[in-house]
Amino acid sequence: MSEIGHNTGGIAADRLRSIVERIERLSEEKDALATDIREVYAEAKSAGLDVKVLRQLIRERRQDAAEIEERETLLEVYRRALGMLAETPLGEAAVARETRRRVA
Amino acid sequence: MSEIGHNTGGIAADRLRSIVERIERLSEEKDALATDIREVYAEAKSAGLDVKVLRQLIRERRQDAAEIEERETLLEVYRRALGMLAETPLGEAAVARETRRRVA
Amino acid sequence: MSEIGHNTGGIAADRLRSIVERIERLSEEKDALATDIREVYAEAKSAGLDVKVLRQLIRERRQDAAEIEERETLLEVYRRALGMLAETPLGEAAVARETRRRVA
Amino acid sequence: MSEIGHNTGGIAADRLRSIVERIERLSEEKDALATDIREVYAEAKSAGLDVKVLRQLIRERRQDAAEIEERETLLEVYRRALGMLAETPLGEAAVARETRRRVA
DNA sequence: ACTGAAGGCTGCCCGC
DNA sequence: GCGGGCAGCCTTCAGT
Repeated sequence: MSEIGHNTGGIAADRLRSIVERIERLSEEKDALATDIREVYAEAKSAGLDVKVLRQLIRERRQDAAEIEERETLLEVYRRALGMLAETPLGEAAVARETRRRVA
Repeated sequence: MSEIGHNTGGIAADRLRSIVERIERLSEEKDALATDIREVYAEAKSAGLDVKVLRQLIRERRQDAAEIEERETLLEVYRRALGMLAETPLGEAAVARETRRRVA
Repeated sequence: MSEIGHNTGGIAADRLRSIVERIERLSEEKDALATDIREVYAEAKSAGLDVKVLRQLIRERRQDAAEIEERETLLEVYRRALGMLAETPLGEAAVARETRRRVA
Repeated sequence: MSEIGHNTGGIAADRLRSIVERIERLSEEKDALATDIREVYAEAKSAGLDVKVLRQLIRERRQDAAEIEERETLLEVYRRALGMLAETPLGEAAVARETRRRVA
């Protein structure tokens, strides 16, 4: 309490100020991007696209991407579980087989 | 149908592709910013700040800004409701008086 | 599964029926009220009132009420953030002072 | 302007007051019902029901009801189109036949 | 009929 | 892991 500058619960006011400003700055950029996205959708609409379907499409693509990501992660887990085996041709074959099984 | 390139409901595939890519690109940037914001909050937390209160503070500041905006809009509505009256010196004085009252 | 009556995912059909009926009953009443409100606006309009301004007025009054509520909540958040301080006479004075400042 | 009481754009303040109060009263009741509905959904949830599916069910039932309503209206249109014919036994038979055809 | 806003629903993120 | 809280999306309705 006797230090130079105000403080807030033991936090220097400058630190707080910095944090608030950074958050607000980032939020503004985020909002600007949201606006941009909305504008692209508007453009799509005036080009005759069905916005609802378009959103669905984007959602599905995002989902697909996430699943690929997921598969990659899983594959890595298996690789580690199999140990160095995965580094050999035989091990790779085993991993590939397992992957096919999971996908099917 | 005999044009070059596929089309989808009369929309050129290239046009659709462009739109999808732009949306996805913008969304990625938006998500990145969301991540950044989360990180700043995490930093704030580990600096000893009460994140809930911090969020409240940010919300409040944003709200205040929005309210100023709102007041402007509101004033315009009232001005229109007062009709041409607002176009006269007397009317302007009335509007100005009302504005002061509301702001105080 | 061997109990009397059908069931749906472990839920007694009667229970489900009761829930659905209650929701539908309440929804009907809600819709009826929406209709009543619309009628009052119509009456206001044919009495020469500017409906747009009237809606704005109602919104404003609601907003004001909500803000008072909000302030109470906010105060509570701050109080908690101040911790046990608020439980002491000095702390209470500080909270009261802050409240006066915010309201003014 | 020289009447007793204030006025607002030629509308008696009492009239305005009455309208505002009625709207606010009705809105409160409407909000209360919305809360009740939310509570029933909450109850359904804690009874193990899938709220999303439940909402879908309610929506479908509402839709069905609207379609029956629609059919009734349509039937009435046909009746009128058939004129007094509908008042005779032969006409009723024709209407009944038409109705069966539509439902099938 | 279209547009723009208001309210309700859904999916996500945080805290427990 | 879950349940509550919050932001974004969708739907509906008033207005033009």
